[in-house]
Amino acid sequence: MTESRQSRRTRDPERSRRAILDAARDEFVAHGFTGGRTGRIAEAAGVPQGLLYHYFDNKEGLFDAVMEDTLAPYFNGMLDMLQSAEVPDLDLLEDSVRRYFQFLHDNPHVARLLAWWFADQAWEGKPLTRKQGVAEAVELLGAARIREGQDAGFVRRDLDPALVIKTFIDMCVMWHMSKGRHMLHTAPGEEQADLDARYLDHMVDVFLNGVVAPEHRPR
Amino acid sequence: MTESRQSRRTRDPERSRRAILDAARDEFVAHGFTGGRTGRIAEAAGVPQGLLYHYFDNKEGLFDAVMEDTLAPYFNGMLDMLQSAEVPDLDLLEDSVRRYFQFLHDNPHVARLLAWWFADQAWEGKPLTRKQGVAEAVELLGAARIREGQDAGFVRRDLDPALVIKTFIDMCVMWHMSKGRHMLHTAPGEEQADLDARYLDHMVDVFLNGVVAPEHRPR
Amino acid sequence: MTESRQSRRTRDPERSRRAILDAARDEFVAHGFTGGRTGRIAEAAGVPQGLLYHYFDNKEGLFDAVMEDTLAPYFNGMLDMLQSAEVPDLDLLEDSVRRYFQFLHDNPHVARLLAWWFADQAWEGKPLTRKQGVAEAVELLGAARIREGQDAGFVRRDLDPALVIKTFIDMCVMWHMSKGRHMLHTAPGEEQADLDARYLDHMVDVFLNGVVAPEHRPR
Amino acid sequence: MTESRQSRRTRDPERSRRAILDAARDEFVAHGFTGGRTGRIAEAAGVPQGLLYHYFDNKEGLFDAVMEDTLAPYFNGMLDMLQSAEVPDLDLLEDSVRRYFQFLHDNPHVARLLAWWFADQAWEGKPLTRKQGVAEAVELLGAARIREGQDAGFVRRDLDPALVIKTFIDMCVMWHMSKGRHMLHTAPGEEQADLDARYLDHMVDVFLNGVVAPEHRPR
DNA sequence: TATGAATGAGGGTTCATTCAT
DNA sequence: TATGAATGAACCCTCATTCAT
Repeated sequence: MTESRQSRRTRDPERSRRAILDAARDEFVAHGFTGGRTGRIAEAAGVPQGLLYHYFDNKEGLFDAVMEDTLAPYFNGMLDMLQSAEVPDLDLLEDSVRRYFQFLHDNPHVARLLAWWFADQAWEGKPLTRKQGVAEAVELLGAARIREGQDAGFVRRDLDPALVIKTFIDMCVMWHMSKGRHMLHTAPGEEQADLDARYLDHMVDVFLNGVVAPEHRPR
Repeated sequence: MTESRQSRRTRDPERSRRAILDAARDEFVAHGFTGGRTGRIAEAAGVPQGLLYHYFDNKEGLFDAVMEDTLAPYFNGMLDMLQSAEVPDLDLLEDSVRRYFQFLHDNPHVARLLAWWFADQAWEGKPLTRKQGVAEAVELLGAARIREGQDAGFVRRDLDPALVIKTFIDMCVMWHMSKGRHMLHTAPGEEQADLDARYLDHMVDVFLNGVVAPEHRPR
Repeated sequence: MTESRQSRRTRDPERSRRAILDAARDEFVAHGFTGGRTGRIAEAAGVPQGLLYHYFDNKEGLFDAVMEDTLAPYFNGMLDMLQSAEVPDLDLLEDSVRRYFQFLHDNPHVARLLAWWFADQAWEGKPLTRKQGVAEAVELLGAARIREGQDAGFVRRDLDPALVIKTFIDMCVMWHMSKGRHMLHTAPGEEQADLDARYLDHMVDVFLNGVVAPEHRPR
Repeated sequence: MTESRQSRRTRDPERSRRAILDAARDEFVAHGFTGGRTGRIAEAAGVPQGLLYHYFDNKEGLFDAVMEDTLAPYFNGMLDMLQSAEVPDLDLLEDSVRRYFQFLHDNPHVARLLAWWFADQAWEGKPLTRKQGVAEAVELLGAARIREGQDAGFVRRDLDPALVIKTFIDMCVMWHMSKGRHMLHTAPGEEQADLDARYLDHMVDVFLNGVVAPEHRPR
């Protein structure tokens, strides 16, 4: 009798925190920061509203935590990927693009969080995450890898490495942000799944042809 | 501008409607639909809040009107541009990209409205504007133009015209959505103004090299 | 061309006033004074909102006008009825009850206006209409007629004539206010039309048996 | 009463709920559903407006709760009364009428809530309370009791028991709805208190004479 | 007389946050 | 740590009424 009422959701701080964070991610992904409701988060997490404020300062603190929690693996994964390959070559470049595209494909909430960030926070100059350094590291490392490609001769030397990186990242992100739904609403009469693959091939093709040194071009 | 907050209660419905629409555009551009406040809109427009509901059904109706009012010239301009040139050639293609980029540059609120749409409405399947037909017409006409380019031989025949269109549109939109602030936060130590120009050159270069038939490539 | 735009709803004050009054009656009957909307009234009447205030002081003035306009024939009809019969007798008494019941049956909005008045205005001590005198005249005349009946010997002498009047009026009004729908929700499985008739017979029976002198009782 | 506006922010949910419900009852009794203001309710209850929505879905939910809370004892009391007397006789019938009249006299808000219901909700077909069953039970039991009276011989056999019940209920309710203020505005020059008593006597007299079998008539 | 734009005071309701328990 | 009642500032919208035309 003494523990029956207690045992339902008994003291498990870590589980509570995790549940809140997961619920918050779903909420913010679906509605953005402004549209996100703490009430819905608490309900989805199965905790009382007040508990949110034990683990996080306020709605904004919770949002930031979600961003970090969600984007950290994203950046870390890229860092790993960029560091893994010793000698950069053409295949690695293509492979990088494809793996990046695949990552967004497998983590659709990442793309949508980025969309919210572009619309809302980026304009106010708010950094993407509090550990901004990681994001910058990725970019610097990526640019460095491109520069190695230029040194090796298979990437055009007249291009700014940072912009090369940006070019393919933008195309991948944009595709997943618009969910295959071209801004100008096409409906090519094929499966959505195939469309993703077809777009990826198209994009890689155009990108490589645009970026690779003439003598190394695929076609 | 000196007479803006003037003698209200003087009859000028058109001016009122315009003022509301302009104020609403600024508000929704800055805060999105959910974050937009009708109170701020009314204040900025210099009209009582109740008047909004004389001209529009509700907040959503006002938002839709703003979208239409803002995007109509955008689409119409593109239609004109696509129709104007009689014989498509390489220069026209490059010119189109540059003009499109320039348009977004000159109308930054368009890019940001698109950003909100990507984050919020697009996911719910809401069409970009109520006159969806215009948007589709642009896309179809654009694709048709690319196809003419393929027939003329200067655009690669193995590419899907619709995806070619999407490729450069995405790059232009993405740049202006992120306001030059690469998602991965680069700061190349130069003026923002120059950065735009430099990115445009880079993008056009990569795009054309990727898309144009080998024998017509710029370099 | 000069009269085409004019002729639609050209100057016809009386028609406008009438249209407003009719629309207002429907509105107030359906929603009461507080729930009645001037906007709906104007719309139903086919006139702009502002015009209401040319014919009436304000919402309350319009409501009062409706009450008067609706209840005047009601009271005048009763006055006529009470004055018409020269010598009161038992049949006249029964006939009066039946005609009163019938009147409410034929004018359902009267019963509902009374319902609103009971709930809302009566409690605040507001008179039923501005020409309160007519209502009082009806009552006095009715009571006088009952007194004549007492003198003639067919109405019990120990009853207060005013209460006798009230007794049957209340029963008639209550029936039509509750629209046959007993307060305690019965559903006798018969036609609503028949129910009215059956109730009337019942009521008249009980009323006469209760009020008429023993030697004149119908059964 | 001295402690009513006290230390709020002290935990007592039951008291809060009760205070809201009581304040709401007064408000709705005085102004009906449409005219009732949640702001006034909150103020009278001594709670912030937002708290109403912690305990009730919305204004309508609060109204329904008030109806139920107010009418439940009304119906339950009648049920008890009808069940209590084992053998029905003439005195019991008269007693029932008098007790019902007295109940409405002692609970004036019940009569006025009924008045609002007649004017507003009944017409839209809305049930009197959510526990409609109780109301129907009262009616069925009442009719059953009258039927017993018919079997016992002291109630006229030619009358429909359900209508007999309705007859006296209507007279009681109507009197209290119009608060002794006859629809036709009588003012017999006596105290209001006495008037109630005198009307009750009159009504019981007429009713019994009308309903009771000839050989059992009081006079 | 007729019109409908303009006004501003609330109306019901939501919501992030605090706090006693 | 956990709970959910309590708080109050907005928020969107409605509505009776006024007034320039």
